[in-house]
Order: sequence, then structure tokens, then C-alpha cells
Amino acid sequence: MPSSPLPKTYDFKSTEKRIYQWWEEHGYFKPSNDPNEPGFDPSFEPFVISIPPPNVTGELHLGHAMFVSMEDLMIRYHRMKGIPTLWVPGTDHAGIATQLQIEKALAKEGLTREQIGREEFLRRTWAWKEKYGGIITQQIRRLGASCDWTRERFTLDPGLSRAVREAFVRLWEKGLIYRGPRLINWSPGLKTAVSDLEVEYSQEPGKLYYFKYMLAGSESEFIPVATTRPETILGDTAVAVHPEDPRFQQYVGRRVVVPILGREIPVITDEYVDREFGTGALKITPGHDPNDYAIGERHNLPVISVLDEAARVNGNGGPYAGQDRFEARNNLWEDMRSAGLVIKEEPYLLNIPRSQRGGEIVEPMISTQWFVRIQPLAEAALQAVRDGRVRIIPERFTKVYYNWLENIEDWCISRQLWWGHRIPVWYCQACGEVIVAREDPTNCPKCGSEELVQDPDVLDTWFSSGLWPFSTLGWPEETPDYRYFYPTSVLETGYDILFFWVARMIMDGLEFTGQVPFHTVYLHGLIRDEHGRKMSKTYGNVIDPLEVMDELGTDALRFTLLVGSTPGNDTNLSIDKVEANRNFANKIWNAGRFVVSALNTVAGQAILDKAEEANLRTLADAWILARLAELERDVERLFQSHQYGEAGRQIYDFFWSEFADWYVEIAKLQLAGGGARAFATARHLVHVLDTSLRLLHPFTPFVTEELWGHLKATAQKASPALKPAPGWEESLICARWPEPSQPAEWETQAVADFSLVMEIVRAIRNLRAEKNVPPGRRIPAMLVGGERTEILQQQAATIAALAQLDAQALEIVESQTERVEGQVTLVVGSVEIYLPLGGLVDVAEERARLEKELDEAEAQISRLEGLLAGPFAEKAPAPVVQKEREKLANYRDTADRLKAQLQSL
RNA sequence: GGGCGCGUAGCUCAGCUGGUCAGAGCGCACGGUUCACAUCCGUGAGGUCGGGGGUUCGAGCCCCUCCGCGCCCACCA
Repeated sequence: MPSSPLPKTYDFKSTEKRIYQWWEEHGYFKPSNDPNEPGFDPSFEPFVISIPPPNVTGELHLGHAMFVSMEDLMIRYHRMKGIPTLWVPGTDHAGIATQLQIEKALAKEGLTREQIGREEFLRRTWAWKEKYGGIITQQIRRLGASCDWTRERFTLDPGLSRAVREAFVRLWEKGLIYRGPRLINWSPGLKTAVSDLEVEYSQEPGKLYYFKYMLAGSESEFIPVATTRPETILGDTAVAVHPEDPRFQQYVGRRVVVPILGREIPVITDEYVDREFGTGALKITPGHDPNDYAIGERHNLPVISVLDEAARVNGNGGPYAGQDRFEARNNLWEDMRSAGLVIKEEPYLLNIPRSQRGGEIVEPMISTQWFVRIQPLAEAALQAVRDGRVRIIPERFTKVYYNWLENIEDWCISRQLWWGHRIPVWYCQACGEVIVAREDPTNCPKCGSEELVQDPDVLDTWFSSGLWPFSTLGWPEETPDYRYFYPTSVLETGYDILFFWVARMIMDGLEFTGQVPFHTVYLHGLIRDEHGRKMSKTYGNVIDPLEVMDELGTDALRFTLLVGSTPGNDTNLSIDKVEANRNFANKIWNAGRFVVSALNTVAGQAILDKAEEANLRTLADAWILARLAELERDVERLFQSHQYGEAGRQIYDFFWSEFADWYVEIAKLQLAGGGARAFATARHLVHVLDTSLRLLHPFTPFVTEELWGHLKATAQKASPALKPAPGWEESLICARWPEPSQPAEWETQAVADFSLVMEIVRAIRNLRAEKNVPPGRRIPAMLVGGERTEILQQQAATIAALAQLDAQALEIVESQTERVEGQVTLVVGSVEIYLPLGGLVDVAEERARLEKELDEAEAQISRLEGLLAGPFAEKAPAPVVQKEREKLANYRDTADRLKAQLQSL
């Protein structure tokens, strides 16, 4: 570390990269107890997190910044506790997202993937991945992520691909995977099936179309029907009415004619039909509507598909064949209008299903796909959370989790894409045998034919993501990593992927490894803009974390995200907040600069023994040590209960408004005299700063590491006696986490005594501001201390300095009765303060001020008297009552003194 | 149709198992160029903790209800 004088302002730009490289090169991110190294001890319990793998070709956004900050915080905390800690990084191939990127790039060349073929397409995609795949991991490094990059994984790695295949085959062998035609969500833009979760519904204005289903053989009789998708009329195979609906009884069992096509279909009854809605009669299109599909099954209705994979009308659509679904909708409706079949159309708010990725309207279609029979897996996953093997934080999400798993439908896992894990199934062209295999087969086990064709589809990306916590550790191999680090400890991610990812990992973990994949699920919220709006390009309110880091530093961004969030709740982020925390980083830096320079002034001092040091301990010393001890306990408790934000806030408050604002100011006085006291003070400064840096390190790793290095170098040079209790480890990242101590009696006393000093100082400062006494002007004062006189005498220099009193003209006495003209009187509990301000004093003003204070004191007195006279005194716990009694005594004391003052005015 | 979250100083938000918790940052007002920091220091104004009811000696914190935002799940044509 350079020993050159520290710059006035913390220069994060020159620091962050250097520090990160140093950490990474020194191997600090690797677990301390590595099962692959000699000397491995399996009795240590490790702390492990698997990173939520970002899209391999993605770019950093605030969501990443959030989870990286949060996970790095947990990781650094455990690492500092001396626990073998592993954070496994990696990326996801992100089937649809990546494939869309490549197709977009192709389109710029005027090409489609079909034109270049599967092989070429995959070649290009891999090339793209090689080119851009490192960007996101570099960006994650910038955030300070202390992941073990030597264990980085990618979902399409050979090892993970083997895991995927193993998982598929096992499920198949257990009969939990099947293939067949089902009604699925079809994305016509992407030309693939998508799962229920990948469909998002949006409210959009549309129309409800009313028309006539003419009874077969009748020119006049009809059943009125309403639909939002007229083109599906082409696939209708029934009209349903409610069995008890008198309006349509006469038609039940008869047949109606499909408009334009002329097909005859039955009129049936089904309880599902809502008599109140629309016309009370429902057209049934089993081929293109999930409800209709279910009704069709109940009534054995034929299923007619009328759309092709691009959502154009197919051969079943008669004259509309070849037309786009919306074009066909209009044309059919116009033709029906001409045929006199139209009743009316009215505006209607639709719930439109759209593809999460592509954005286009998803079409329910019959399609042959692969599915996972999910109920058995879901049951186990429910049980794991119910019995506490997996704990979800915040707890309210367990209900959401239960609700989803209890109503789960089979999972469509095949995608008609090219980028992903190919389904390990082959079809024998000779005998039709279906071969599901771990290794690519060369010939048919049944007929021996070599004419095998592999299923063209790939698996849903989330199929491989579900295996992530164990596939990254080597599963299905029993590797040392898998044996030691699995199951992992915490799964930290946004609540928006609870179903997509978290639930599936739990299901898969239990199914394939027989264990829960992690013990704790910590869910954070979404990052929104400063007014709570979703960030989006169209609003133009997107905050780019990279820009923020460039301008304000990584520590500032991390601290803002960590302290600004509570588990499971969304966070509103504004640049103002990051700026405030940039200032905090600078505050840390400057407090550090002060301590470093203080150390230089005490260099070479004789070492003090314990007794000497205890002798020299001032009230301020005792106070800051007491507050620090309390902070350590609070932070530990808050970390244990996952209240990281609150912990950060407390450290911030302690550091800025207690250590920097008060102790450092007093330390200046204690240092000024030199000698043993100065040396003892320096020790305390080192101790408090050192401990604060340790506590802050998981939040703001860069500035703390950098400063700690300087502190250590300077302290070691100054005196061996300055070494702190846990010791100077080789770097802060691996330094020991402060061990909280038991609360001690002296702490309470020190805090109470020092707060009297603070109150006195504040009262005087307050008055100076009120009376416009110029800052810097030293004024005389007399303090009448009563029973606190001794403390005041000891603290005279401190009070004088902080309140800018004239130390030469500061009198401290036990009691005083006479009053001098031109004095202002302040009352702080049992202490009276006389400030001779001469001409600045106005008797009427003084009277008013004292009366106001007396009113306040008396109001408190009567409130407390009432309280203590009531049932409170008997029912509340003794310490609580005692506290209130003391308050009352204090207020009475104050009131008495105020009265006396008023009298003498 | 279910479920959940939020509503605390002008703004953005903290407030652990109910007992100085009525707080922070920003903003605002006033005053400050002394050797850690103007990315700073000191002082101050500002809120019946959404409304109403209840439990309790005591409630932002628990219960009920109402109002206003937001989100998730769900097959209403």
C-alpha cells in the first residue's frame, strides 16, 4: 500500500479496479476449506450461494445490481466469520432471449434462421456467446462480487448438459415425462410453445361480437352468441347453454349451422355456461380455448384446429385459409354481416394473453409437446416448505408459493427453438420406436435400424435452471464439491421468479438429490424509479447501474440498494440517494484520513499497559466504546434476522453522527495534549475505525478495504501496541467479523453520563444560533451542576470546546443562587447553565423562553403523574415504570429550576 | 373471483418480538473559509403515523371495518 498522504476525497475510480484485481488474484473468493485441496476438513459447515445466472448475452441492469449486492453482502459476512464460503457464479443460455438476439442480427443481413439452417445458426449463436458472454460477468465483477470465478458455470456446459439429460431420462423412467397433443400456449411470432408462466395478460380495449347461430333447417330460429374472437367460429364444434336456462331449452339436442362453413354442430348443455354473461349461449372451440377444450372433453366433441404455426387460418378455415388470424376475423365478420348473421358489436375490455418474450398475442392451440407430470414433484416441494426444511423470507411468500403449487398444471417443457438443450429422444424411422437415452444412440434397440432421428425440439430454459444449485456442483457425479457444498445455504433472488425458478429448483432438488437445494429463500423486491414507477425505456426513467458506478462509485450504489430495501418490498431508487451515500463513502474516507494522521502524531510512543490505559480512559472514550459494543450486538442480531438494511442504517448513523460528529471532535482535544493520553486516544480511534470498517465491509467493500490497508500500514509503523484485538489480517475481506460482547454495566453508565454532556452542548449551541452569537466567538459560562458537578468538572474542557465556550472563563460550581443581570439561563435536567450575553439578552424574551420551557416540563409532569397514578404503575413491568418515574423526577427538577429562574428575572 | 403489499414530516422511506420511536436522507430556513471532510459543520421549522371502531395499564406496531394506491394468481365467452 502506498504511504503517500491520502487524497482529500475518496477516489473510487482509481481504487475499485485495483482492489478487485488484488482480491481475485489472491484467491480470496475461493472457499477457505476447499474439498479439492489437501487438508480439507469435512466437519466445517460451509456457507453457499448459487448465483441466479443472468442471461449470457445480457447487460447489467439494476435487478442484477440488487441481487449481486445482497448476495455479496451475505457472502462477505460469512467469509469474515471464518466460515468456508462459496458463491458459485455462472450464466444462463436463456433460450428464447438469446435466440431472438441472433435472429435480430440475422434479420439485419436479410436472413432468417430457416435460411441458414440449424447447424449454421447454432454456430453463429455460439460465436455470439463467445463474443458477448463475458460482458455480463465483467459487469458483475465491477459490483464487487466476490464469487469464485474458478467455478463459473454456463447452462450449456458439457457438465450441466449431462445433468439436464440425466434429469430428463430419470423423469421419463419414472413416468413423469410424457409426450402428446394438448392445448398449449402457442407464440406465433416465436413459433414455439410456451409455458403458462410465460404468458402475461394485459387489459386492452376490444370488442364483443354478437351474432346468430342459425338452427339447422330453419330460416328464422337462431341462438344468439357472443365472442371476442370471431375467427374461432371456424373451429366451433358445439354451442353450449346452461342446462336450466329456459330460454334455450327448445334448442337443446338440435343442431346449428356454423356461419359461412355450413358445418352442423350440436347444441349441448353444460354447467360451466354463465347465464348472465353475454347472450347466455357459448360457442365451443375446443381447438383454441382452454375452457372449451375442457367442455369438449366432457362432451366428446371433435377438436378442430383452424390456425397454423404462424396463426394463419389453415385448411379447415374454408375460404379464409391462408389469411392471418386478424384479417380472417374481419373478413369473416363482414361476410357474416352480408349474410345477415350479425347482431351487434360492442366495446369490451379484453384480457389479452401475450408472450412474455415476444410480446405478440399468444394463441391457445392443440400441439404435440413434451410435458412433465408435475403433481408428485409439487407435493414434495410443498411438504419441504410446510415442514420448514426450506424457509422463505419474507414469510408471506410461503402462501403465494403454496397457492401456486397446489394448483399447478403439467409443465410444457418442449420448445420449438434451436438454442438450448436438445431433447434426448430419438425416433426410429424403421419401426417407430421412441428412444430416450443418456448417451446418443447409434441404432434402434428394438429393430437395430440406424435410421434414428432426434426430436428437433429443445427444452425450456427453466428446465436446466431448475437443476442449477446442484448441476453447478457436479451432479450427477458425486464430486467433492457436490458432497461438501450441497445443499446450498441461501437462495437469494427477486420475488418475480418465485415460480419460474425457485419452486422448480425445490421440486428438482428433492426429486434428483433427495434433499432441499437450499435451506433459506431470501426474496428481494423490484427496483423502481424514485416515484415508484416501473423503469422502462418508454418512460425514459431507466437508471443504468454502470453509469451510476462511473459517476458515484460502486460502494455508493451498493449501500443505496442494500439500505434502501426491506425483504420482499419494492425499492424506489433515486440518484439523490446514491449521491448521499457517495457522501457517506467520502465521510468514511475522511474519518479514516483523520485517524491515519492522528496515528502519525503518536508514533513511537511507549506502550501502555492495561491498568494505565484504563486510568486514562475518558468519558468520551468509554462512551464511544460502549456505543460501538452496542452497535456490534445490534448488527449481529439484525444480520441473523436478515434485516440487512436496518443494520446498514445503524452503522451509518453510528459512524457519522456519533463517531465522526462527536468522538472525533473530542479526540482532537485528547490528542492535542500529547503523551499517554494522546496515545490511548489513538488506540481508541484505531479500534473504533477498524471495527466500523469491518462492519461496513459487506456493504461498501472497496472504500473499506482501501482505507483499512492504509490504517493498518500506518498503525503498524506507529506502534505495535496499536494492533486491534482481532488482529491485522492480510486484508479486510478476510479479516475477522467483530464478535459481539455481553452488555456491561459500565456501558450504561458511560452512555448516560455522556448524553448529559451532549445535551448541554446542544443546548448551548442551540442558544448561540438563536441569539446569533457569531460562530467561533468564545463566550464565558457558568455551569451549576448539583449532584452532577463532578462529571461536569471532568468534562469542562470537552464542553468548552464543543460549545465554543471560553475555557478560561468557564466556571463550574455545585450550587448558585444569586442571579446576575444580562444572563441567559438554560436548564438541562438538574444542571443550570448561565451564559452572560450582556446586550444580547432581552428580559421579556428570556421570560417568554423560560415560560415556554416550563410549560413543556409541566405538561410532561402532569402527563407522567397521571400515568403513574393509574393502573400503569401496577400492571406494567417494573423497569418500565421505573424509567417513567425517573423521567418524572427529572422533569420536576427542571421545572423547579425554571421556576426559580423566572422568579429571579 | 381469490391472495398479498403499501398508505408515517414537502419528497423517498426506516421503525425488531406493542412500553422516549415519532426517526433518517433529500429538500427548505438561518449561520459558518480554524489544520479529516463544503461530497462539509452547527441550528431550526415540519407529521392527530390514511379514516373509524376494538383489545391493552400502554398501539404506526395486534384485531375488525372503511377509503385510496399497487402487485400476484385465476378459464368467464
